[in-house]
Amino acid sequence: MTRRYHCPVELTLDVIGGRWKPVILAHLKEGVHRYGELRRRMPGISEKMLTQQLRELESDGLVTRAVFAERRPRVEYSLTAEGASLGPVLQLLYEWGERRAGARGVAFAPLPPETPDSR
Amino acid sequence: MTRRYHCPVELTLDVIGGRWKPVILAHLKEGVHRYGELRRRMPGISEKMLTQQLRELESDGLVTRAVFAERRPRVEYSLTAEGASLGPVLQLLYEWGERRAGARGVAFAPLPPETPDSR
DNA sequence: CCGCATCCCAAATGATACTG
DNA sequence: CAGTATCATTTGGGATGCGG
Repeated sequence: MTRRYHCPVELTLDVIGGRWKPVILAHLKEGVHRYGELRRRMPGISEKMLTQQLRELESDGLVTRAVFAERRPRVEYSLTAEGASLGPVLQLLYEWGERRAGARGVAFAPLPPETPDSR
Repeated sequence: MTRRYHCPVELTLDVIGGRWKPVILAHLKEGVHRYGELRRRMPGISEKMLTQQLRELESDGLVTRAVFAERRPRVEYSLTAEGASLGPVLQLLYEWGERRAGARGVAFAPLPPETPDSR
């Protein structure tokens, strides 16, 4: 990832680029989320990609991973301060998509129903 | 591109995602640019990718392509109104990259020198 | 529940040479 | 100048199965 950048936008994209990272960050922006919770909110992503992208975000200092090895094990993800500094960007990406969807009559697919043991 | 979106951010990324589109848009945001001008400002991109990305941006309604078949042929690219509506997003992507670069001591590579006939 | 490992395919991107 | 065409490579992403 040590590429040569000619423009700051390139650097930003190297960190948050890709099909999923901004979506993940946009969800975490709303608060702490467990792994399974993120998966349900992103029905299109595979487990492999979700794990992989989360780890990259972690190693880039944008996300914190907290493991709780209790009787009901869970892992919680949240934004670091640097991750949170992306808030305005994510907000605009969200709003721009909303407006474009509205202008073109695009609807968003609903999330799958909650399962009893999802919590 | 008719995918099912679960979150507005996904739609936005479908339009401006990828390694180069935001960089291209960030340059056009500063004003009209010719093809060769863009190429010089993005030394990392191949001609094929530049052409391809510009055409996609055009067909997504973000960019205008104007051909001048004069004795010194040229093609000028500029933002449409919808493309210009991405201004704030691009601005933030730029600024975030700048701040991260500053915080980590990353420098940006200089552009290649001007050649006499580049204009 | 939250992953990791492996294999495999498709899409994205790149290098290079050539053209109107 | 502003691209095409072609080929090669890299990366993204999915499916499946196993493990702590």
